[in-house]
Amino acid sequence: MLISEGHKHMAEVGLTRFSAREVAKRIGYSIGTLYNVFGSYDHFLSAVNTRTFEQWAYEVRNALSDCKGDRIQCLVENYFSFARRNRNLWRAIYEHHVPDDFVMPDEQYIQRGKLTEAVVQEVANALPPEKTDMAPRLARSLIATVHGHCTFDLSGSFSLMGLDGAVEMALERVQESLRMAGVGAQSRIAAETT
Amino acid sequence: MLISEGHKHMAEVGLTRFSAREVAKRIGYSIGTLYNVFGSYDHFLSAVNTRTFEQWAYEVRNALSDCKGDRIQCLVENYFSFARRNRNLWRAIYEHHVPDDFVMPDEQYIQRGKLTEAVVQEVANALPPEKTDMAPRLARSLIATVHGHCTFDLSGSFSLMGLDGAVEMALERVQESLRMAGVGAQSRIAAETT
DNA sequence: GACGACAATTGAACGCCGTTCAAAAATATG
DNA sequence: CATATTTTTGAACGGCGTTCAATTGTCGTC
Repeated sequence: MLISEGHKHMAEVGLTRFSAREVAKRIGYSIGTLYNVFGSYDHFLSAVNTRTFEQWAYEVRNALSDCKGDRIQCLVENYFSFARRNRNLWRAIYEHHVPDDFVMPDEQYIQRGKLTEAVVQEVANALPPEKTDMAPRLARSLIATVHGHCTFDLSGSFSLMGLDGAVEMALERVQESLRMAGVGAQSRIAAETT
Repeated sequence: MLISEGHKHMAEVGLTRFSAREVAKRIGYSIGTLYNVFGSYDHFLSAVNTRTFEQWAYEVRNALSDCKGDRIQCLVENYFSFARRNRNLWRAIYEHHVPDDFVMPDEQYIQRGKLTEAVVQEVANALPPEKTDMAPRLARSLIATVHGHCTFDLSGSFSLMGLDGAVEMALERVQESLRMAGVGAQSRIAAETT
């Protein structure tokens, strides 16, 4: 209830304008109740952001089920698509920094890793068999690559510089790295779907 | 004076805890004066962040003058080095979002582009002559790649996953893309310094 | 049903912050 | 020196995270 409404409010106003009071008020509770339930603003925000990760992981799974071509391409496109459609939510998950002594509940930690797991799996599938053990590391590095492009896309940095095609650029970079790792991504995936 | 002290305060406390009042107080002015000079908190923050870009561009130039080997590598290493040593400042420049109707003064806009210009120049120098026109686009894409790795490095995402070597991963991705673009980066630069 | 113990909720108060603006102080001009 | 203009002040406003004494609600026991 509180998390659900918090998630909605975050989607509307973003991190800077987010207000725990407003969330409590919207569902007919007082601000004190919210503190009883979550203990702190940071814990509340963390729960709201974990909700975003859940939604995202769900959408990634769907994108992969619906994927008719290159699965890595589907992943890259979904990364951008999700961020663009959920700009405030997406930013909040990367911009909310918890205090150093913050302890995240295990379920949240697990939930937040689901997206990465899915990507690791896809990268492992794309790699030649003798290179599968580099999948975890490479997958995370490629996520970082796409993330950087996505960040600049959303902030308008690319369009300020007169550049289109953030998705295409990210995909090029990803494909270049995969090719250097021995992946003939297109032909390999095509063979699997035939 | 105000920008200088604001910059220092930002370095100490980061964006979330930043206070214009505190800055004014530290140099013996009142909060009203700050509003007279800058007009708004966002304008003040923008000026503070532009200062960070200046400092960074200055450090990049120094890193390039001092560079004895692969200049692209020096750029990547400096990106991380700067961010790690100036964590609060670095985050602020990417996390402070101005309102949509915000108009940035021209000098700030120019100053913020200097870092990118330097990178574009280095990428253009590294590329084969017939591919120089792709330098602006590729350079910006590679900056995004490094930026993504740097973001995850600073947030602890990589170390949470048990991964070391964020700089090395970023550099690998950059070098893979440059190689695919026809750059034998190492041999080309070595030939120039011989 | 009455009572007591415990749990859940309330919302005012606190201190902090961005923003505003009338009053005061400082500076410039003739 | 007197007046006009500019600069600075800082209290007030409303909003926010946090706290906690008071109130309300729930449950178990007799």
